[in-house]
Amino acid sequence: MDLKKLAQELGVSQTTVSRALNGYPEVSEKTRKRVIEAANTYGYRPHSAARRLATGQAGAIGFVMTINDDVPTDPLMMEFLAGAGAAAAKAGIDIHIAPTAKEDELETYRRLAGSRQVDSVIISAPAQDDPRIGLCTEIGLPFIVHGRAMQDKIPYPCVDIDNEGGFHEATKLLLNMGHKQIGFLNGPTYLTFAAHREKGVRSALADTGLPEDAVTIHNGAMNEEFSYRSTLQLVEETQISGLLCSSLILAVGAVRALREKGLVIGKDISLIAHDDVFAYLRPDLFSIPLTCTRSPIRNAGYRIAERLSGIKRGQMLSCEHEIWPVDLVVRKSIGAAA
Amino acid sequence: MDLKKLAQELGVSQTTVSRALNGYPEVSEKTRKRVIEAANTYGYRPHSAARRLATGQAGAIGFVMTINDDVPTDPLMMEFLAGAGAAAAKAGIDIHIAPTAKEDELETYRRLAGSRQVDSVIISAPAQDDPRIGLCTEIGLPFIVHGRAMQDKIPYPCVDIDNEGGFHEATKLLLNMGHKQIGFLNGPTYLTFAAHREKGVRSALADTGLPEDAVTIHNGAMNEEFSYRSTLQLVEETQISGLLCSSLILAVGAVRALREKGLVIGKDISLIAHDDVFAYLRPDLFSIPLTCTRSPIRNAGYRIAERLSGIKRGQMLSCEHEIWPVDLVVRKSIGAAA
DNA sequence: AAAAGTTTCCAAAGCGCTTGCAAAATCATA
DNA sequence: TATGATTTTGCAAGCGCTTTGGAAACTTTT
Repeated sequence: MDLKKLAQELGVSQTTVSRALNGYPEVSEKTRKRVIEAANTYGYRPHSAARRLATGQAGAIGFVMTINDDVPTDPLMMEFLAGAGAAAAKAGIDIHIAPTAKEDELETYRRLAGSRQVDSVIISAPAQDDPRIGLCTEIGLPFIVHGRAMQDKIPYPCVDIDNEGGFHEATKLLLNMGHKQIGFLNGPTYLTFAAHREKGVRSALADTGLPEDAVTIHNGAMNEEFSYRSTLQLVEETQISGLLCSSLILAVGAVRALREKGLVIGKDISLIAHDDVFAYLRPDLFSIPLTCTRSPIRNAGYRIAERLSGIKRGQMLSCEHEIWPVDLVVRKSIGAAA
Repeated sequence: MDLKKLAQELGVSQTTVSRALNGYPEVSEKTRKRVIEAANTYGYRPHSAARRLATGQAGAIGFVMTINDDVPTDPLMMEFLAGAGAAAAKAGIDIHIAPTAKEDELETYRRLAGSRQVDSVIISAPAQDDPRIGLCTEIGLPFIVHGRAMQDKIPYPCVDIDNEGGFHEATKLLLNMGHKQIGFLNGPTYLTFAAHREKGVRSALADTGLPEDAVTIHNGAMNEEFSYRSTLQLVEETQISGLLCSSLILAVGAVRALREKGLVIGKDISLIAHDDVFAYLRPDLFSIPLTCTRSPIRNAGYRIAERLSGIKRGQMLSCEHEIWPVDLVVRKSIGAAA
C-alpha cells in the first residue's frame, strides 16, 4: 500500500493524505481522522527512501564503530548505544551503525556524509587532537563529541563527564586517609579521558603538597591482563598503598594480582575504580565492595542522541560543552594507611 | 556533486556514468576509467536514498535491539555486531539498529519491513516458539535466526552452535572424572539455547546410567548475582562436586561463591563454563584457568550477515540450518572426584 | 448579491538515482 | 562499400514521497 493507492482508496489527493499524516494544519480535523484511520487499517507506512529523497533528511544518527581484529570491542559501547537508541526511538529516528577499520575511519565519516545516510554523527573516544572534529566541521556534518578534545582551535559541542574532578576527588580521598604513594592504572594518554584523569590525580597531589613521584602511572589497553601485570609490577617495585583504576575491568585484574600477592583490599591496599555502570560487572558485588567514581555511560548516550535528534542536516549545533559531575561512591575497598 | 553535474562535467549522459560506476558491462573500459577518475576527484557519492528508491533495495540488514530499563544490555551483543558489521562492510551494506521496547518488538519488525528500511533482519535470542519467525515469514521479510527455535511448523534458516552437543560433552567429561552430582546454572528455558544445553546435560547423564536427579539446575537471568546466590545454595543444599555454567559471567559469580565457601576449584569442585569469547573476560585468566565449551559469537555474527548480504528484499533464503560444533577446551578448573 | 477572505484540496514539479528501449557508433563480413 | 552484427551511448520514464502555487468550495463582509 503506497500513498497513491491510499489516496485513491480515500478519494482524496496524495497531498491531502501526506499532510494529514504529517500533521500539517491546513487539513480539516475530519479529513485527518479519516486518513489516519485508513492508514492504520491498510497498514500504510511511507517508504523511507522516498521520504528521505523528498525531504532531504536522512532521519538517522550515525555511529562509526571501529572494528579491528586485534582490538576487542568495547562492551560499554552497547550500554552507550542502548541509551542513544532509546532517545532516537523516542524521536522517531534511527541509529545507523557504520562499521569500519581504524585506518578507514575518516573515509567512513566522509562516506556517511556524502551519501547522506545520516543527518549527524556521534564522535566517541576522542583523541586529544582528534582529526574527526576538523573533518566534520569542514564538511558540515553535525556532530557531538562523547568526551572532549584538548585543542581550542576548533569549537565543537560535546557531552562529557568531569573526569578530572572525579579523579581529583578520589585521589584526595586516598591522600586524606594517609596514603603517600599511589598507583594509577589508566588508558593511553592520547585519549582525552585518560589525560583528564591524570590531570585530576596530579592536581590533588599538588594540592596536598606531595611530590610528583608520589604517583606511579601505568598507561595501556584497558583490559584485565594489562592491569594484572601492572599491579604485580607496582606492588613489587613501589611502596604504593593506594590504587586507582580507570575502569572496573582494570579493577578485576588488579584484584586478582593483589589477592595473589596476599594483600588484603581495604587494608593493605586501598582501591578506587571508575564505574561506567555496567550491569554485568557491579562494583558492589566484588568480594570486597569497590569504592568508585561513577557515571552511567548509558545516560550520556541518551543525552547525545537527544541533542542530535532535533537538528537537521547542515544545521550545526551550538558548541556547548556539557560536563556532568561524577559521583564518588564509597565502599569497603578503602581504609586508612598503615 | 550529483550524478547530473558529474555527467555534464564529463560530457556524457547520466546513464553512462551510472553504469560505469556500477560495473555494468556495456560501458567501454576507456569511458569507465574516465568516469571513475572524475568521480574520485570530485568526491562524488550517490545519494543513498535516491538509489534505494530507484533500485527498491535498502542495502541494509536490520537488527532489532530490545532495550528495557530493567534489563541490562548484553555485552555479547557488541561482539556479535562487530562480526556482523565486518561482513556487512565487506559487502558494502549497512547494519541498521532499531531500538525497541520488548512489548513493541513485533511492531518494530513490521515497521522495518513496511517502510523498507532494511532488506532483511537478524532474529537473535529466539524463544522456543518465537513469534518473530512466523511474522517475518508472513510479511516476506527475509531473516536468519541466530540460534534456533523449537517448533517445526514453520521452516526457517538459522546459524547456531551445537549447544546440546557441547554440554553433552562437558557433562560427560565431568562424569568420566567420577562426579556423581552436578549443578548447572543456565538461562531461562524459554530461550532455546538454554533448553538445548539442558537436553545435552540430561542425555549425558542418561548415557552414563545416572538418575535424573544427579543434576540440579538453576535457571535465571544470566548475571553474576544470580549465579553467586545459586552457587551458594547448591553448595549448601546438595552434594555437587561438578558445576556447569552457561556463561563466563555466571562463572564469575560461581567462583566468588565457591571461594567464599572455602572450596578449591579443580579440587573440591570442578567447574566448566561456556565461553562466547569476549576479550574482556578471558577464561584462561581466571585465578584457576577455566575449562570451557567455546564458540566465538563474533564469528556467528559474521556468518549471518554474510549470508544475509547477498539476498534482496522479498527473496527468502533457503531454510538451511547451519549448526557449528562447539570446542571443549580443558584447563585446570576440573579434576577427578574425591 | 457581489466582493473579499478562509479553508480545503489538487496537479504537477521535483528529490537523485536506475534501467528498458532505442539510437548511434563501431566492427565484422561479404 | 554495403550490410548486418555488435558494442557503446543516450533518452526518458519511473521509484514514492513532499511541497509549491493555485483552483475550488465555503464563509464572511459590505
